[in-house]
Parts: sequence; C-alpha cells; structure tokens
Amino acid sequence: MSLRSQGSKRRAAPESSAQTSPTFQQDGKVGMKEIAERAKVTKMTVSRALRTPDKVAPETLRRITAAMEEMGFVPNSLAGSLSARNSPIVPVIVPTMANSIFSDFIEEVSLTLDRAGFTPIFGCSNFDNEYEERLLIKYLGWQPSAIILTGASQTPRTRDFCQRSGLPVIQTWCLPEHPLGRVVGFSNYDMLYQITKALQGWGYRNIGFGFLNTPNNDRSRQRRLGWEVAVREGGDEPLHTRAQGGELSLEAGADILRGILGRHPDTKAIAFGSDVHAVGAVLECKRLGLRIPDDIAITGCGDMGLSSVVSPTLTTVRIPGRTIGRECATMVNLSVVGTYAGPSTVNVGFEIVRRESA
Amino acid sequence: MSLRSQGSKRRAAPESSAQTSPTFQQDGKVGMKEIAERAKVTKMTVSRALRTPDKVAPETLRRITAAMEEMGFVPNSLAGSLSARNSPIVPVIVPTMANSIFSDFIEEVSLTLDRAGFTPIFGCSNFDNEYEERLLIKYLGWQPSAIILTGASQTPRTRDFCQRSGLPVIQTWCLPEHPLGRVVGFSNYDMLYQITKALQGWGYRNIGFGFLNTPNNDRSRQRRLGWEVAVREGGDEPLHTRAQGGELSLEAGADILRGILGRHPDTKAIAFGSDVHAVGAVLECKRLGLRIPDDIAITGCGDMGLSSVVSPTLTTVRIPGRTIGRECATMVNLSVVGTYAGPSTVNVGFEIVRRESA
DNA sequence: CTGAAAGCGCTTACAG
DNA sequence: CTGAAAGCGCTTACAG
Repeated sequence: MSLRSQGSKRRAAPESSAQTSPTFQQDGKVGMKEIAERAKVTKMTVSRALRTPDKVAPETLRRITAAMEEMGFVPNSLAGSLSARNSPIVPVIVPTMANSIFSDFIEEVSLTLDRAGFTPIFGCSNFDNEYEERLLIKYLGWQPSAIILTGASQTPRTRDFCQRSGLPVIQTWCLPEHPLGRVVGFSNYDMLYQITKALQGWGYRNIGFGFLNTPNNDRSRQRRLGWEVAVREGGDEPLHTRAQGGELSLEAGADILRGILGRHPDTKAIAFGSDVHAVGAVLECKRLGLRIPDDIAITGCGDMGLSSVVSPTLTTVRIPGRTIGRECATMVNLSVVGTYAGPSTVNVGFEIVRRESA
Repeated sequence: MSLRSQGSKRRAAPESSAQTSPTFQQDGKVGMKEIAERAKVTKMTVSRALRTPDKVAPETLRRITAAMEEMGFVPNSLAGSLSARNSPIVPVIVPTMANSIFSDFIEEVSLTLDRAGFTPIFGCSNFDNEYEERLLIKYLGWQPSAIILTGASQTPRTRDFCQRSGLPVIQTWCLPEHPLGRVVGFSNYDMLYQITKALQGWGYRNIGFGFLNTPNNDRSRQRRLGWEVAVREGGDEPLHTRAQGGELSLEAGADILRGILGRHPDTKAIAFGSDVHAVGAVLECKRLGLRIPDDIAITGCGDMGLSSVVSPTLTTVRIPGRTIGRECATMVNLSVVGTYAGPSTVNVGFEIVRRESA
C-alpha cells in the first residue's frame, strides 16, 4: 500500500544561487522556532502574529514580520492543519479536465475557493465511478473542509465515506433524487425534455438522440429519459437513438450521426447530449452533403466555445458553468463557517440558445 | 493573516444515514490507534501494515486489514506527511483553466502524477505574476515534492522561493534563457518565426501579428520577437501588429483584426499568438465579407478544438500539450526518487498544421 | 516480526 | 500582551 518508492526528497539547491537575495538564510529549514529566536520571542507569539496579529504588541509584531521576511518563512500547513484539526483543502472531482465542458466551472471554483482561503484539489475521474471512489478516499486523507462531486452516480462505498466523513458534500451538474448532501446543479432530464419539445415546436419529427454512454452515468441517463418522454408525448416512439461509449470527440459525434441515419434514414433531427458530439455531427453532415437544418436538424448541450464557431452555428442548451462554480464555492465557504442558510439544493437552470442548426 | 474565519468545521452527519453500512463505526474519528486496538497490535504495526506489509506477519496483516475495512479507516495524510517530512503534493500553476489551451496538459499531468502516487494541486494565476507568487508561497506551505510552473516570467521573489526550497522545479510551455530548474517546453520564438516564414513561403507579404499582451508575459514576448525577426528577414518592417490586453476571447480576436486592418489596409496575412484570437478573426472576416485566405490569411497557435471546426479551417501550430504533461509528470517522479538522468531541458517541439486559412 | 520512545511543526487551552 | 505544557496522528530509529 506504499504510495510510491520513496527516495531522497530534498535535492541540492540549483548550481547558480547568484540571484538569491542575500538576506535569506542560507541553509536549513526555517520554522516558527527560527523566527522566534531571531525576533526574541517564543514560537507561540510567532503563531499569534500570523493568526491574530492584533493580539501582539506592535513592536513585537514588527520584529516578527521582519524576521519572517528576512528568512523567507513559509508556515508549514501540514503541521498547522494537523494541529488545528482543520485543513483548507477542498477536493473537487470532475469527470474530465481535458474538454472545455467543465473548464469554466473548474476555473471559477478554483478562483472563488482560493479567494476565500481554501485550497481546491482537482481530481479527474475519467467518467469512472471506481476511480472517483479511489480519488475520494485519497482526498479524505487530507482532512478536507468539504467535498465537491460531479453527478450523482457515486458508488455505495463513496456514498458511505462521504456520509461518515460528516463533511459538507456538494453534488453538482445534476439534481439527484437522493442527494448526498447539498446540490448545485440543473435537471439533465429537463434539459433534453425541453430541447426535444422545442424541436417539436419548430416542426421537427422523428427526433433522434445521440449520447455518451458511460456506465452508470446518471447525467446521460437523465438526458436520455427526458428525450424519450418528450418524444412519446409528441406521439412518436423513441427509436432513433445511438450511444457512444466513453469517447467525447468530434469523430464519435460523426459516428453517432451515421449510426442513427443508417438505421433510421427518416430521422429529421438529432438532439445530442453534448456539444462535442453535436459539432462532430454537423461537420459530418457537411461531408455527407446533408443540409442543416433542412435535411436534418442538430442540437447540442453545453454551449461550449465550439458551438458558436461551427457553421452552421449550433442550437444548444447553455449550462451556466461559472455560476455553478461560484455557487459551489460560496456554499462550501458558508457551510464550513456554519452560516449557510440557503436551500440545500440550488437549481441554476439552463437556457436554450437557438442558432442556425435547428 | 488568518486565512479565513474559522467556524465549526465538523458538521452533523446528514439526516438519513440509512444507507451507511452497518459495519462502519458509528461515531468518532478512527485513526491508527483505533485500528490497532481492534486488531490487538500497536499503532506501529498498523503503520507498517500500510507501508511495508511484507514486514508484518500474514495473520496480523489480515486482522489489521479487516479492522481498517470494517471501520472505514482513512490514514491522515497531514500527519503522515508531517512525520515523514515528505508530502506527495505537487503544485501546478497555469495561467488559466477556463480556456482549452492548457486543458490537455492539465488532464495529462493530473492523471500521470496521480498514477505515480502524487497529489497534484492546480492553481490559476490569471496571467498575473503577483498572483502566481502568492499561489506559490501558499503551496510551498504544503511541503510539496516538486513544483511545476507555466512560462518563465516569475517575479524575483517567486524565483527566490523556488530556489531556496531546494525542490525540483519545472518550467513549462517555454524554453527560458535562465531556467529555474528543469524545463519541458518548446520555443515560443521559433513557433512564430516558423509560421511567419511559412506564410512568406506560401507567398504572403505584409504579415501582421495579433497577440495577448499581458504584462511581463515571456511567451507573448518571445512569439512577437519571432514574428518580428522573420518579417525583417523577409525584407519588410514589422508594422502590422496589434496587441490585446488580457482577454482571450473570440471578440478580442475580432477587435485585433479590425485594429490591424484599420491601420494597415494592405495587410495580407495575420499570424495570431493564439487560436482563440485567430478563430475570432476568421469569424470577423466572414462578417466583414473578407475572403480567407485570398483577401487575408490567418494563422493561430495551439491547435485547439476550435481550429478544425471553424470554416475555413485554421492553419495553426500544434502544441503537444499532452506530451508536455506526461513529460512533466515523469520528470517530477524521477526527480523526486532521485533517478532522473535525462537532460535538464526537454524540447517537445511543435508542428505546423496547414489547413484552409493560409 | 513487534513495540516503546521521541519527534515532525504547528495550535489549543490554559497561566500569568 | 506573552509563555510553558500538552497534543494533533502519524513515522523514524532504535530495541528486542
């Protein structure tokens, strides 16, 4: 169970230390003890200078601050957090960091949590619930202040650990039936239900659905369900569907399009569960010589950068990633302080953006 | 200097603990001491079971493992790292997480470092060197194993802290003249030099340059320099330039295009320092009724997803973000173990991708 | 193969 | 306003 081969951790300083400011102590670690000695106080007072400076005499504070500056002191957060039983770490687990799907969300959580004094740790589950479980347990070891998870398809073990931790847990990018704790998200069901209804309203029939079929992905399942119900309500059978397992790429979108058209040549519109697939389908239509939206209409989900760049521009559903990020961070902050008084579920909603493709 | 208002950290467990597995201990923290008691050993042996299981008697190991499983034990990494003077944390500071520019890099570093047993911490400097400094110092408090930084425009104080830390420091996305430590990157100078040369080779003259002019950004500066030299070598004066301060958006790209064409209507090509700006410019050309590449040629940098989606598709320079990420992670791993024997600078290069826009 | 002692660098809770 | 003592939950370095 040893994490990795341990080697000599500290390495020799780089050859040229010519640029090192001369006031810096030249060797050895500098901790509160060293600062205390230089400032002629005990480390207790140094600690106070850092956390409650108003309880330290001005002159003493000055000496301590000077000593810290001169010696390049950085307080050891490991020791601080262990001692205070309180670490600012907040793990955020997302399915992928490579796509720009979550990138606005990620940047906003990162910035907002950082400003509030927390230290976010991002982990990438690769749409794999077991991997998510492993990451969560690893992160729990850092005694975090709260936990942010994407989606609601956690393993039972993940759920157990979350609940037993007693920490504020926030699920995001979904509206789970049985939440683990608090929620900041939107209804994936409604999203596809609404866009499918919209397509029907714009006169499209035989509406297909193309999506990413990763195992136990609640968001995909919800989206599919929304599409199905809307299609049925429109008097059709939800036949024109095609999943793609795991890959979120333009090529996968093209494959899905060909798959659906191959089995159901009468398809008049395809709602995609992701902009990435939708844009891939748009490009494939151009290669196949299909006119959009006359021969076939295409819609996406996400309103990623791609959507307004592709030609014809993509009709899609905008997910307010930045808002989700900000809300999550705020919720973490208030939950930790203990003053959170808002609802346990925040629905940020979504917005249908009609462009040229449908 | 207190990081944030401290409140009650532990919160009451969620109302419904119906799903909690019954074998889990119902209250109180479970540490090595608790596991030790249950397994009838001392915590020393529990510690051994975790790190050097082969030095523990099979039957003892079984009891310990069972106890850990039953009680949902998660070792406290704060204590472990403090005690071992060795934390698996590796901060990675990037200018932005919102754009997909760095997203492949980020995901790959994340995955590779995680697999090697490290815990990457991503920070977002917003193209601000002072902010980067603040982040670095904050991260240093976690006693990291190594540091990964983007670019080479660190403040003197950042450089001091890096060097004094004695840690492996990797600069990336650049090839600095005076590196802080090791480097995994490519030449930003060459990138623009080569693409400008290529444009000349394809018959374009009066080549402009559009870029993000964030203060003290070495990568922008290098790119601009490469363009300038290539233009001069082609016998022209590098006049057709226009910077944009801070914003990496399609709109900013459109602004830059209009700015250059407004002052230099004879511009025949514009090399952009970023795909985002380039794509924005392509879209603007379409709005202005300019034909690409006949009226004006456009090139980008990065080969982001957008580039192959926009029409006409973008001629650009591919930066191997995933490779950079993997190389960085490997370098960190070997440097920490102490067996890194490769060159201190790894040049991953780049590749000109010719498409329709030039 | 297992354990008792000391300590990592801080903070908490108390004295003064 | 400042300090001495105890302890956070582990690991190191030694004994046995």
